[in-house]
Order: sequence, then structure tokens, then C-alpha cells
Amino acid sequence: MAPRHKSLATPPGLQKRPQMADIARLAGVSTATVSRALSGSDLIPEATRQRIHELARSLNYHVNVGAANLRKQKVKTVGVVILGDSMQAISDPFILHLIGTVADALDTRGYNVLLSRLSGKTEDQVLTQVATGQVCGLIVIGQYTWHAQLNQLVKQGTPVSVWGAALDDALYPVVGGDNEHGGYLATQHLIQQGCRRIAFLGDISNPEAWLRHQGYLRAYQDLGVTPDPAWTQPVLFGEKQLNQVLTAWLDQGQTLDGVFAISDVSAITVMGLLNARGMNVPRDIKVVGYDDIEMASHVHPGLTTVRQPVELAGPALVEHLFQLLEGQAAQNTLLPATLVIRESSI
Amino acid sequence: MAPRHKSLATPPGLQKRPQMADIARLAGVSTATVSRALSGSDLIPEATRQRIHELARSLNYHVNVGAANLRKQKVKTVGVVILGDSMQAISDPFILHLIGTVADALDTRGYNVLLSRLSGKTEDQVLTQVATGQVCGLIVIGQYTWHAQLNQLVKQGTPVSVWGAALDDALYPVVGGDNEHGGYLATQHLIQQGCRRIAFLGDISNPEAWLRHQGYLRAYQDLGVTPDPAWTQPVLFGEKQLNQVLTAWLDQGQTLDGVFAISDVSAITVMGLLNARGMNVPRDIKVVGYDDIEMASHVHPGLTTVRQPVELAGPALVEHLFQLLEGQAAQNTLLPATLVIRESSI
DNA sequence: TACCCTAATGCAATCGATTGCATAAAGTGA
DNA sequence: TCACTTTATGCAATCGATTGCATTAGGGTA
Repeated sequence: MAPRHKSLATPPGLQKRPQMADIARLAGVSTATVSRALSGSDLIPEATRQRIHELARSLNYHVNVGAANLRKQKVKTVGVVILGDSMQAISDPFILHLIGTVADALDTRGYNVLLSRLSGKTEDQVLTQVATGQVCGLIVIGQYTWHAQLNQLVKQGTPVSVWGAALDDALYPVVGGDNEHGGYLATQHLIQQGCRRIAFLGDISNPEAWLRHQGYLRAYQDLGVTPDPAWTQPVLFGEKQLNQVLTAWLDQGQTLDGVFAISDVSAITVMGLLNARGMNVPRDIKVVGYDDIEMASHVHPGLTTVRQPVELAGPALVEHLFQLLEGQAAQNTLLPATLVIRESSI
Repeated sequence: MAPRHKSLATPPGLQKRPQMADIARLAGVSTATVSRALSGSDLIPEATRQRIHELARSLNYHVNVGAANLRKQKVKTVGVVILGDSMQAISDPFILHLIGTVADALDTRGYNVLLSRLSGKTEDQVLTQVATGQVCGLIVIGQYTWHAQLNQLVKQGTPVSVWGAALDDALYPVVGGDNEHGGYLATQHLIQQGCRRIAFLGDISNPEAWLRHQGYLRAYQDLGVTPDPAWTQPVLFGEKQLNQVLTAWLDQGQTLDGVFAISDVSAITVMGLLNARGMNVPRDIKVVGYDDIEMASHVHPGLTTVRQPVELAGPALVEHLFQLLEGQAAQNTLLPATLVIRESSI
């Protein structure tokens, strides 16, 4: 369209909004002055600044962020991307809590959050967000199997901050719990409670799960025993089919006295299942989860779990990203894992 | 800054990206042609279009969305705002699932999601997002006590689509469950199971909760009995203090035989609490929740609950918003509530 | 060969701000 | 009163695209 003359009719559904030029005209100054006044420049005397601010307020004027960004060559929006295919991933309370802390931390700094779920898409699609100048950087929740793509992104110059496990060749800074230690704590605790046949429920192709599994192995090592590899079942975080997997498995006659689940959601599911099969937790079998979501303390029996200080995660992820944006290198942040003992394991 | 001459040094931390002009130069055409080629205009012959596309791809070029938006006077980004003060609200799996379906629905239409939590902010701050041209409309999750402000937004011309309860004087279209019917179903079921002293746990200043309470009252009405108002306790959705509230209450000697909780999270919490006090659910007291989150079927005993078809919510909310954007009026959508009977109430 | 039509492409204005430099007005000191 | 600051403000270029209109080249017809 690009009307040569001011269009008079407002296009249907589009609300015409005042522009800086309008404010300028009404205030009897130039847009330069308005722009400076609104951005609080001290080139503009206090009185004028006041007057312009009030005028803007009364007309409900707000600078067009898009136009300003274009001119200033910067965006105050961060892309938050959630990896993982299943709907499940996004419905795990822990992940959601995490996103909440990230959103809050960004908000505090005056940045917006552009949310992306990544279901069937390829990495291109996320990259595009940065490439198209919509966001100034990415915070990625759950590296999963995307390690290579994330490194690729970094090579292309994208600031990326990720939640997950610190891999040796990662080019991006990561914030994550001390998964190895957490896995160790959980398993050691079960062993101390007398368990010897402890199942590990988690997909160890996921780096975080793999580390927890390492901790699991180390605890067994302390005991001088090698756990049966069959006790390690590749259930995904919050997998829907956990139910079937576990049922089939138990039906095969696995006799276990302990379960270390990859997440509280899984653990709670497992407890429900065991209960339904007439097994008593913790008497017949003890269960430990991971994350310490709020519900862990609400279920019955209370779930023993490894707590991750999620409230520190958001600020740390954001801090890393800002370091990258300022051209500095960012270190990894390892958040401590602590064991929270409740009734499900004692 | 505004360099009169092309800046040569890349500012620290900023990645210089190719522009349309670069593509144009390399392709030996004007930016007009490139623009048209990339947008798939049929003014450009197939061969040229191909060539330009490939060139763009090889240089990893992507149009700057901000600049394009400015020129085209439109944004393909929707603000999704989550009302409610507490961290709790955002950690309720139901709400998160809901957001997931909204994000997916928007994604399908090629729209981005700008996420906002609204903690201590005033309505101004949300309005600003629209006013600053960052988003073309708002999807609001949880109207809570914001009804007036939402109406205000609409009056100012903002397209708003909300999840919640349909209030008579709402100027915005709402998608929501049939809360009155849901409350009725839950209560009626408890009554059929022999309960007579049923607690309603929920803050009835929230419109959705209020409607469920109306259903609760109606079920009692069918019975010809008026429930003791003291049985209605104003716990918020997922309130942390639910624990204390309920404990204090029970300590006062309330003798109940049923509980209808405002959410599954609350219900599960309640069950844990009752169990901890040595009461058996459902033998001593029956519990019904609301939402049918995934975990409701995983806990033990399985939680009887009122299911809301959340998977329909996202598409409906988005559909409404698009109708508004096209200048049409949008109707309310009432999603059916169905009772899912599990062990906690039988 | 002259004329018209169509297909391909370019020119330049435009979106709504920001900001370097220029300029005008007011203030200062000798 | 004049030269020199200092303070307030405006001009116009710029950010990176899009698009109405103009223009050019090639094809067809008489």
C-alpha cells in the first residue's frame, strides 16, 4: 500500500495510535526533543521534560519499541526455548517453575520473554529467531540431544545460556544441578536404608540423567557391588508410558527394594503404581525422586527427593546471558543438590 | 552514535548480519526484487526467485522482522499474560498445560508468544506491551480480580481473549470450563456417595471458583439442605498455606465427610494432609478435585476430579483473538466439564 | 517498421523512532 | 559592547525492510 498521502480511514481492526510526531506538534517542539525528553536525557530542561511526559501520558502515548529497536540496533527480548518433544516436558512442574524464575529474572532487568516450544521443529527454526533480530539471545531449557546444535548456534555468534548438564566440549555456559552428586546422595541414602536392588528409572541418553546414573553407580561402588544393568530402565522425564513400562517390567518378575526416579513426577507415578499393585511404600519398596517439586511434600507418603535450588537457576541463567551479551565469557554454574528425606524411603 | 559512514568495527558482543542490500548486490538486483522474491511474489520469475532464495540461504540471511513489521504495520506476536500474584499460579500444572496449548496454537498460525507474568505490576504495564506495538493482541490466563482492567483494555481498542469465567458485563470473549456444572457434578457425586458435610475449598472471590461454588450450592439444594457456610474455606488456587489453613480448621473440630477442592493440586495436598493425620481417603473422608491434571491419575488413591478439556482451550483462545483481529466479534466458548471418578471418592 | 502489451525490475518514499551535528538564544566576563 | 560559553532545540540522516508507480526490455501483430 504505502499511501503517498496520509491514509484517512483506520484499517479495520487496527487501532491508530498517537506517534511521537503528534506529541511533538502538540508540545510545539520537534520529535528530537520529545524523544530526548521521554528517554530522560539531561539535554532537556526539567520543566520541558515534565510537560512532555504529561502530554504523552494524557494521550496514552508510548514509544513504538519496534521502531526504536531498529534505530538503536538492539532488542531487549530474550528467547526462552524449551526443548523436548513431548507435551510432558512442558507440563513437569519443575521445568515450569524454572521458566518462572527465568521470566522473573528477565523481567527484573527490563527484558521481555519470547517463548518457544520446540516440538517437531529443527534447530533452524530457533536460530531464525535470533537471525531475524527478534531476540538478542537465547535461554535454553533442557539440552537433551541438542548439544551439537547448541554448539553450532554459538559458533554462529548467538549468545546462548542453557540449563542442563555441563558437557566437556560445550561452547555455551550452563547452569545446572550437581547431578552426579544428587544421584550419589539418593542412591547412598537408599543403600543406607538397607536397599540392595535399586532401580534407576531415567533415560541416560540425556546428559543430566546420565550424570545422576554415574552417581548411582558410584554409590554402588562404595558398597563394592555392581548393580544389575537390567535395573536401569530408560523412562523419559515424565513419560506417559512410564506406567506401561513399569508394569511390564514388574510383571517380568523384577524384585526390587528401591527405586530412584529421574523426577518427582516419575517418582509419584511410580508410587501410585506400586500402591495400586498392593505394594507398600516404603515398607516393601523405597522410593526417591528428584527436583523437590512442591507436590513432593504433599503426597502420601511424603516423597524423599533430591532438591535443586530452582530459585537460583533463573537469575544464574540470565546472568550468564548478560555476560555473553557484554562480550565477556561466562562460567558454568553448578547448583548444589541436597537430599530431602521424607517418608517414602524410611 | 548514528555513524555517518558505515561503521567498520563490529561492536563488541554484536554480530553483524547480512542485510537485504547485501543479497541484492550479490545477486545483481535491487532490494525490491530480493524482497519480492523472498516473500514469494509472482512478479518475480521462478528462476530468479530460486537463485535469490539459494543465495539467502547460503549466506544465512533472514529478513529483519522488526524492520519488516515497521514497514508493514503489523506484528505477528501475541502477548500471553498470566495473572495471579503467587508463584503458585504459574506452577500449577493445569495452567501450564493450558499455556502449552496456547503456545502451540499460536505457533501453528505462525505467531510468536511474548510471555508476561503479572506479579506486582499494574495493568498499565501489560497495556504497554500493546501500546508499544510489540504485540497485536493479548491472551490472558486467569481473569481473577482483573475484570475491570480487562474491560478497560478492550475499550482502548486492545484485542483481548481470556481464559476464565464468562461475566455478564465482560467486553472480551472468554473461553472457560463449565464451572457451575463442574461444581455441581463434583458435589452431587459426593452426595451420592453418602457425604453430607462437604467442605468447599476455594476462594470464591475468583469468578471461576464462585461459579463452582454455585454448583456446589445447587447440588445441596437438590438435596433440600443448606450447607454450613463455615464449610467454605477461602484457600487460593494452590496456596502454600493450604496446609496451615486446613490444619487449623480441622483442629477446631470440623467434622467433615467430603472435600471438594478448587484444583487437583489442592486436592492432592489435602489428601496428603488427611493421610498424615491418620484419616483414610476415601473411607473416612472423600475427596474430589478439579482440572484432571495428569498426576491426578498417578497418585494413590487415584483422585476423582472434574476434567476440563484443556486441549481445546488453546485453539479456542487463539481463534477468538484472531476473530477480534479481523474486526469480527467473538463469542464465548464454554468447554464441557466431565466427572472422572477414581478411588478417592468411592 | 511502428505500435502496443506484457513481463521484469528499479526508484524512492515510507514505517516511527534516535541522535550527531548545527544553530540559535541566553548568559558571562572584561 | 563584543567575544565566548553554555544551554536548548531543531535538521536531517539513519536503522532494514516493503511497495506504489515508473521504466525498460522483449514479444507479438499489422
